[in-house]
This record gives sequence, structure tokens and C-alpha cells, in this order.
Amino acid sequence: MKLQLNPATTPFNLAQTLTCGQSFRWRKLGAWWAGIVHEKVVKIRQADGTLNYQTIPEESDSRFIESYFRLDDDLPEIISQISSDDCIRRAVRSCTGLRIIRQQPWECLISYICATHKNIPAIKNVISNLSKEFGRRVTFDQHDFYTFPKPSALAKASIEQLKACKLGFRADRVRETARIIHEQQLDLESLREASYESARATLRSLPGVGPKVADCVLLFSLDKLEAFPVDVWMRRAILEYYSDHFPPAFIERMKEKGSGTPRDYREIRLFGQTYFGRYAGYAQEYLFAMIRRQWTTKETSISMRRPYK
DNA sequence: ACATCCCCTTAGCC
DNA sequence: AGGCTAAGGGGAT
Repeated sequence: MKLQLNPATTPFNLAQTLTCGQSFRWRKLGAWWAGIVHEKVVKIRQADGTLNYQTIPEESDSRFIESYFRLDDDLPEIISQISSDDCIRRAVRSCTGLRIIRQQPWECLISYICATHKNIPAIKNVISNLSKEFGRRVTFDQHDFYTFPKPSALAKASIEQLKACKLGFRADRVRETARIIHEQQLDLESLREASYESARATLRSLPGVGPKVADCVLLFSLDKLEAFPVDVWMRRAILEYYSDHFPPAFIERMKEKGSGTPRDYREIRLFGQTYFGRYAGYAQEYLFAMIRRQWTTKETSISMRRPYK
């Protein structure tokens, strides 16, 4: 199947979008990217304005891809809304076409509960283990893929089985959350219609869901583009680019403390949301991508690279 | 090689 | 009430 995009009205960069750390299920197979979306294996590649893709089982409706990659977001309009200064404009320019992915809430929720206190490679590893153990195998082009486990499968799993997937202390939280979703005490899809604040409060009632995990699930799966997740990278970005917007004492504390308190979290989130506006989540993704690139290419100032002693 | 530190945090205890 | 701490295991340096 083929999807033609006009770069002027619908800028999109597939590789950028798949590698910026928001989803953990994609892998490179030669020139193609392959992953699982809504129980289907998807193989996709981009040549400028053209997206080529195949799915197993066959899906003829292109809205499936358009929805997953949020091609319905008016990115030029969003970018103009978040462009509060030169810094964010530079971030946007450096990863043109980066889009937020519309993941499935259930998978997104479990993924980010598992992500607690783990780096990206380790998160991918756990999600892959879980899917292999509790998902369904689908073979495509001689490669094995596994669908994401259903709530019932994780609810029924033993703690030992979950720990064997390298979940560690997250095992209880994952199983308990799975049980609540499986028993339909909480309907994730309905949160799409709720306000940001109300959906956030509901998510926070689940074990393993703190402010950061809630904001990630809201942004990456529940269409709450005003969500502004604050993690260690966002704190580094704030320190590097936006320290002028905070009291000096606050900045000093951030430099010394690795993690920060729930109050600090709220402080930074509210800054992001008021400063960048209703598409703050997009600003967060662009800043996130920029600070990570700066960090890995060692362009960041020396003082920034040794914030914790 | 090898040690040491860090990681897209949460929850439970004072 | 808010600050401190423990909690896998892999990756980076």
C-alpha cells in the first residue's frame, strides 16, 4: 500500500518518529521498519513524501496508518503555536517531521509502568520479553513478531513469570493494573473523552502510575497534547535552555538533586504547559530529541554533564 | 577487561 | 507533609 504526503502541509519523518523514545516496539529490517500495531504486523518505509507499507493481516483502509502516526495533526499549525522562542524553533528545525504516535492506551500504560527507572534499551527488552511470553506469535517475511499481551493474560500471570521477563519490582504493579483493566473497573478508552486533569487523576489511581507515567500515557495514547511529561531528560533540557524561567534556588536544587520532588515535577510541567500552550506535548518531544542528541554528541556544556556528584 | 554510575520514577516509610 | 530511600538489570563510561 502507498500513502502520498505533501511535505508542505503534512511534514512527516518516519525514522525520527520511531526512534525518539516514545514507542518501544519497532525494529529496522533492512530498509524497512517493522512493528506491531493493533494486533497487526506492519512493515513500512519512507521515500520523501511517500509512505510504503504492508500489513499482516491485510488492512486496506489507510486511516489505520494515518491515525497511528497522527497524520491528522496539523503539524505546521502546532509548530507555529509552540514556537515561543528561538530555542524551540531550533529544536523543531533539527527534527522536522517528528510526530507524536497515537499508541493503544493499554499497551502504552503497561509500557510506561515497566519503564520506571529503566533506560530505553532495557525498556524495549522487557516489552519484548512480555510479548514473547504472553502475546501471540505472527510470522512475516521469516521474522517472528508477538502481539502485545491482553489484560487477561497479564492479570493471570504469576509474579515469578513476570519477574522472569525482567520486570523486577514492577511485576506486582503490572499485574494489579492488568487485573483492574481486565475486570473493567476502569475503561481506558473512555479517558479519551475526559479532560486532561480528570483523565490524569483516574490514571494516577492505578498502581505504578505516578505523575510521569500518567503524562506519558495521556500524551502518547489518549490525545492529550497538552500533557508535558517531565523526566530526567526534560530536567536537563530545562537546566540547559530554560533556567532563566525559574528562581535561582530552584535551579540550584535541580543541579544537585538527580530526581526532584513531586512539587518540582509540577513546577516544571506547569511551566511547559503555560509557556508552550495547548500543544506543549509536541514541544516536549522536540526538546527531548534535541537534548538527547546534544548529550550523546557531547555538545553539552561540561557543567551540565556532571550535575550529580 | 572491569568497576562504577546511571537510568524517560514510584511507593512506602518516617 | 514532604523528604528520604529502596527497588532489576542492562547500558554507558
